[in-house]
Amino acid sequence: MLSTSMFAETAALVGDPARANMLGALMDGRALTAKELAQAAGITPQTASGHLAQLTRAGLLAMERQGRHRYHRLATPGVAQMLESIMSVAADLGGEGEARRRRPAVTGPRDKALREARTCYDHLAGRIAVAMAERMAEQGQIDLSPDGAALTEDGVAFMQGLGVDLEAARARSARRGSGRVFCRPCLDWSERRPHIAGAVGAVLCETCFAKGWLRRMQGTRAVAVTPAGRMALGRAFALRMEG
Amino acid sequence: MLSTSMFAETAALVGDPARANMLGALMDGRALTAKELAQAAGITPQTASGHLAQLTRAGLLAMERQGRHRYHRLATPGVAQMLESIMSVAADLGGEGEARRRRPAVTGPRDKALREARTCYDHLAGRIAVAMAERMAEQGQIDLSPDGAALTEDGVAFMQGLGVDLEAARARSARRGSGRVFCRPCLDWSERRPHIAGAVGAVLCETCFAKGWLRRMQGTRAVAVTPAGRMALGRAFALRMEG
DNA sequence: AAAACGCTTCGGCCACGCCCGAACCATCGC
DNA sequence: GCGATGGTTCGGGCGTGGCCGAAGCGTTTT
Repeated sequence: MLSTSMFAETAALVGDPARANMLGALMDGRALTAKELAQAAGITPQTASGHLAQLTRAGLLAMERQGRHRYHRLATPGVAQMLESIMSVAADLGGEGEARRRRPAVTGPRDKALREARTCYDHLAGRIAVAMAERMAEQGQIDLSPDGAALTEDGVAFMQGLGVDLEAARARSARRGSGRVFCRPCLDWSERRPHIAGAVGAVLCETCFAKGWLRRMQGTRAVAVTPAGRMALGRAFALRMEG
Repeated sequence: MLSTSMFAETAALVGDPARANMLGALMDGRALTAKELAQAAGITPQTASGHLAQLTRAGLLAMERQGRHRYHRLATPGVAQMLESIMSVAADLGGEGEARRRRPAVTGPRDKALREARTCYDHLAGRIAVAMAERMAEQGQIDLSPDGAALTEDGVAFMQGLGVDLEAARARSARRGSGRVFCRPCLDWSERRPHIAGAVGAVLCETCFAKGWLRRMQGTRAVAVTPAGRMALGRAFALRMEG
């Protein structure tokens, strides 16, 4: 019977030390690359690749391609809860104090400016872009589900209030059948959380440049926030700006 | 670091098919013998013994000796919850419908009378004894924790109202320093749930015989409920009697 | 006392699965 | 186009751990 076999199999997947370490590293909800997970588990990338394939095939992890990177994250909140309960029991049993430091695993480039704000293809990324997306999600203006994001009514109004030409975005996404969706989430390689991409992301980005809120820093994809942007974006998105 | 190792180890313990089956068989809270668990897992008793030793040493299971039997049960509610969450995830993943029939695993002697009511050493056992204990627990008259039960104030009054001589019990438990506790839970081999043992259990049993509520059936340890007992016990413990 | 039963320990067999080296695609930067 | 980097696939080595037969211990039963 599948029942018992899937039960044992699921636990066995978590039971391997290497996989357990990888899952633990993902427990904060971020998405990590195979290499980073390999490092977290103390194994070589090719071994990690095998483990990740198993975990993904079993449905414990979800994977999203992004350029030459592949970001892995826990597939569902239920998985996180299961890991949580296992950790809880494990803590009770053997090792007294546990659960504490889940080291954030040094990640991404050290370039401060890049981490703060940059372009990602045609849209914005970095801490500020992620903060903008999360703020909109909190306000119920956007739905950031992993496959396919969508503006709500409030979100449309908010964007228009900012001066973003959503009609242009709509037209752009309608132009070609393939390759251009209206609004989608994009995984940030420094923050490991989604920001806004797709036609909406592109137009939002253009608006920020057009209004003089952001300015490209030459020779890099980093982006600087202008004094005007500090005011406008800070107010609209309740952003905390970099010193 | 212990943190991660205990985490993986705990999951690995659940991850073995044989152990997973045994744990699953214990998920309803009953306590089973090694042989029954071996049968449930489809392995030989000696193999099961090894697994049970691991699970017990790790603290996932608790074991209580009783004569030549050893009853194994989940150590804590937390363990049950962990298994629950794993089953939940496993159900979501592979096998569509799961969780259903957890077959009660044919167990114990088939003798109907014995299962209904009998003596266990010097106290009562069987469905009726378990029902009595559980009723008292529900009413807050007794605490049935696995190691060491205790009557509450309400329980003392209730027992005395039944005509049970608790002073005699107290004296008996005081007589010898070792071997005779005032009140303790005893695992029932047919119901697999605790009933009342210790001096209190013994005196309660004697009272039932003295009052003519119960009668020993000759040549066996089975016990019959008399018409008088049907009335008295039925009312006091809200018992549903056997046809 | 002897036999039956429950359970455990010991010893050896066997295989599953983890791991890495090497080679092979895909994507990005120049 | 080229190298560099991230990632996967393939092959074989190797150890850990499950499994059972046989023997031993403790308890219960007759």
